[in-house]
Amino acid sequence: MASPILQSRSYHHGDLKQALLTEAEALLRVEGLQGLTLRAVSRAAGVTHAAPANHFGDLSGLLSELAASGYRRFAAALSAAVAAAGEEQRARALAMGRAYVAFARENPQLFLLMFRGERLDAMRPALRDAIAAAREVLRSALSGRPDAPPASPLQRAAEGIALWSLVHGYAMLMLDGRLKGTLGALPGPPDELAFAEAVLGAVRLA
Amino acid sequence: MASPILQSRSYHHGDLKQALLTEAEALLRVEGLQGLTLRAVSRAAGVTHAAPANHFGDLSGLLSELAASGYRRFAAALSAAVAAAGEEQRARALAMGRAYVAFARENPQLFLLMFRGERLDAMRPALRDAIAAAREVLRSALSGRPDAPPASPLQRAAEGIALWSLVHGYAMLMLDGRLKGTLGALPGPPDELAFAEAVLGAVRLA
DNA sequence: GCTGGTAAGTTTACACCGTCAACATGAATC
DNA sequence: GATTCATGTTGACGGTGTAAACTTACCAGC
Repeated sequence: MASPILQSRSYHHGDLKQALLTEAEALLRVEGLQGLTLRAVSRAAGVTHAAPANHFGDLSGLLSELAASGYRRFAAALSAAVAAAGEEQRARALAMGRAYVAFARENPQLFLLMFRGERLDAMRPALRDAIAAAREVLRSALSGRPDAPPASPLQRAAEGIALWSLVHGYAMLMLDGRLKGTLGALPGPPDELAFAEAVLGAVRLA
Repeated sequence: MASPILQSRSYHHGDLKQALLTEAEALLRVEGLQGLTLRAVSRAAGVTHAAPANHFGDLSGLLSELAASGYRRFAAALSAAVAAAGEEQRARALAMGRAYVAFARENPQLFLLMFRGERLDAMRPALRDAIAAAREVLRSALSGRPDAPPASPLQRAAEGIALWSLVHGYAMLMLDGRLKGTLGALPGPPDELAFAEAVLGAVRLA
């Protein structure tokens, strides 16, 4: 039961799994998903290239755990923003949208990985749970409009997905550099977060 | 000046560039971006693995030409849908949104490639031109609301980007399988195109 | 306090990839 | 008819993920 943190130079690392995830995220941030390879992560952690297999199985396992950690922080950020926004429904949705775009902007590569389904193993419990939790935060932030008459299930679902699509699409276009032209042509020019404010404010539910 | 189509078994292929693009798209459709490698495309075209370099330089060159061809068809599809929608502004925007989602659904891997900036060479003239043309189709379909008082440039830009974000986000979430849970819980359940109708209809500009 | 089992890391090997340089081919031009 | 040059081939290189066999060292049970 000796603290595994203290034994840094033994054959067994002690906390290699977490160390690999930390190095992986640093690598992802600096080099992008392209540079995030099992061998590069292993090198950064000072371990041989086959060591990660013990903890993650294969590359998609490591990427999935990394994405899961991203989803947990993502859900926490959204949740905090919504909680700080009070009770009014539109204020909550706007706060969620702001936090959504801000997270994507501060963690661009991680955000892209989180929505790169083909590189992830959706069956990994850690990822599955983290996605479900984040989805629940979204659902609660975007749900009901108590001011409106009770709508059909289809209508309610469509409104929630519309708001999610709006913020998600904005984040994806932003990360892909598709807004640069539009932003550059505006007086200011506003930055991507300020413009997000205007974009979110331009929409109302029918 | 002999027709290069007829000479199929010579040392020089005749129209290898187009043949490679055709095989690349088939490979992309069937195997996804993961399976779209220079060597796989070369094998499919019956040519050695270094031949594509003559026509595309490197892999990102081939992917960029493929994406450019996608953008040309995308712009044509959007343009046709908008033209068929008449003059009313909201009808045009709805038609564009429908066509946008329909294209993504019918060409999922190609659509994803088109918005996978890190794999493309944005400086390739063919790609640069195709993107600019598609962007112009979008702009003209989403521009002005002649019924409303003249808005500020910021307001006009925000409205256009909001509509683009909405349809793009819906397409991305759909392709990533993120709508399955919501759709499955609805009575019907509606398919992704029918639900897109409801989602687009749920939104108004402020 | 030894000993056997096992989790964790290493080593080696393999197939595949993109890219490059050197070469072969053959069509087009002068 | 000779030459030039675009096009395709060959072979090599370093990188990648994965699997199997091996080594190490911790831990549990006696």
